[in-house]
Amino acid sequence: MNKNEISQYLFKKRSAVELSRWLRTVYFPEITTRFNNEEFLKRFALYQNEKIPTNERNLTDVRTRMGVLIEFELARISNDLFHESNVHNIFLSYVVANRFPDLEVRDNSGNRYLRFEIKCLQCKAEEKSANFDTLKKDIDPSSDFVIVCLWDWVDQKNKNIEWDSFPKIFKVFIFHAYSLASLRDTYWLNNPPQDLGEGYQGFDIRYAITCKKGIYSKEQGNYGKLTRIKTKADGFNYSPQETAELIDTENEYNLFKEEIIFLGFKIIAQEKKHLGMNSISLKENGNTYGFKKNHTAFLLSSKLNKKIFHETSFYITNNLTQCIVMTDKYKSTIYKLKNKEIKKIKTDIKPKKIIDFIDPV
DNA sequence: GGGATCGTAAACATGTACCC
DNA sequence: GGGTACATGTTTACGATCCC
Repeated sequence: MNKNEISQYLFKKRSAVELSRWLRTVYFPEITTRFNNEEFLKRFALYQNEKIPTNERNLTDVRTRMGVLIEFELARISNDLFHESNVHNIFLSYVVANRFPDLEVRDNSGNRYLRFEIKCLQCKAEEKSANFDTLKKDIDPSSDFVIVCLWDWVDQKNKNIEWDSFPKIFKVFIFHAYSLASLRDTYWLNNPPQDLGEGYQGFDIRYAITCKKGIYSKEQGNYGKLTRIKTKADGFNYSPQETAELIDTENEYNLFKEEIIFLGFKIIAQEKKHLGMNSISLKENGNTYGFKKNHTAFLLSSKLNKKIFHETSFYITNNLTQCIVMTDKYKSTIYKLKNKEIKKIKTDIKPKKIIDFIDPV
């Protein structure tokens, strides 16, 4: 990344699609690499058996706080990078009011160029529902991008810094904000609740408005939840205009949704208390649908073509005695093979409670 | 899919003690 | 009673889930 390149892109002298691709393949990968460096990570890491909350309520708070800190550090790294590249008339500024977006590229005169809304999601969170609810009227198609960072804690020792675990950014996804909002609104407007009554679902000047039995109310905070923007197979009655930015964003969205659900599943399966890091991938046609170690397997239901966990042949072929099958929100069902019969041991339980019902690996 | 929750960070509103 | 300085209570908004 050189001075010329940074100026060209950050001063938005390129099309939205070019910008999207550059942010995705050049700019954010560089920032992420720098973030995932021990000198940075040591400021976030957990040391000397420190514990963070495990109960749902406070776990969420930690995630919220991590989101703010990661956002701040990404901006800081970015500003360092500009300096290194000898770019002094451009910087990322923090938007301190609670409004869209989070970060804005400015020059020393205060002129505004690219704008970033940063969303940080912990992969193994049971429901990834950070929401992007900025209305289209507040989004500038030429400059606004939604940046989604997937992160999680990694239990891995380091020879220089004696931490127990550190937060790693696994992947960053870049969305053209206006296109993401178009996809969101098309899906939402085409899927109103069943009990609208005589009313409609739509927007007022500030919010999404929904309706129940003819009574209007401000939408409850589900609008724009990132993993509910759309499902891959959705056909729209009224499609958004298929611009190059929209197609780019839709592709990125499908990748994002698949990746974060799978990464969260992988992290849970490979936790120390479950299979551990050195488990074996279970694949079909090069597509990983689960992990196994010794006689235990973890399977991601949405990756399976058929319900192999009901078939004794699957257990015999893979030398398994138990399978933990997870939904996209990681609700789990445990099956065990006993006397050539498959029995459902426990169903619909949270990942952290699984351990009580599975045999030691 | 719809709804509820809670930490954080305020802004705004009301209550109370005290001094003059 | 009026003014003032705190103290306490209420409401609002955001963000990120979690629950049913």
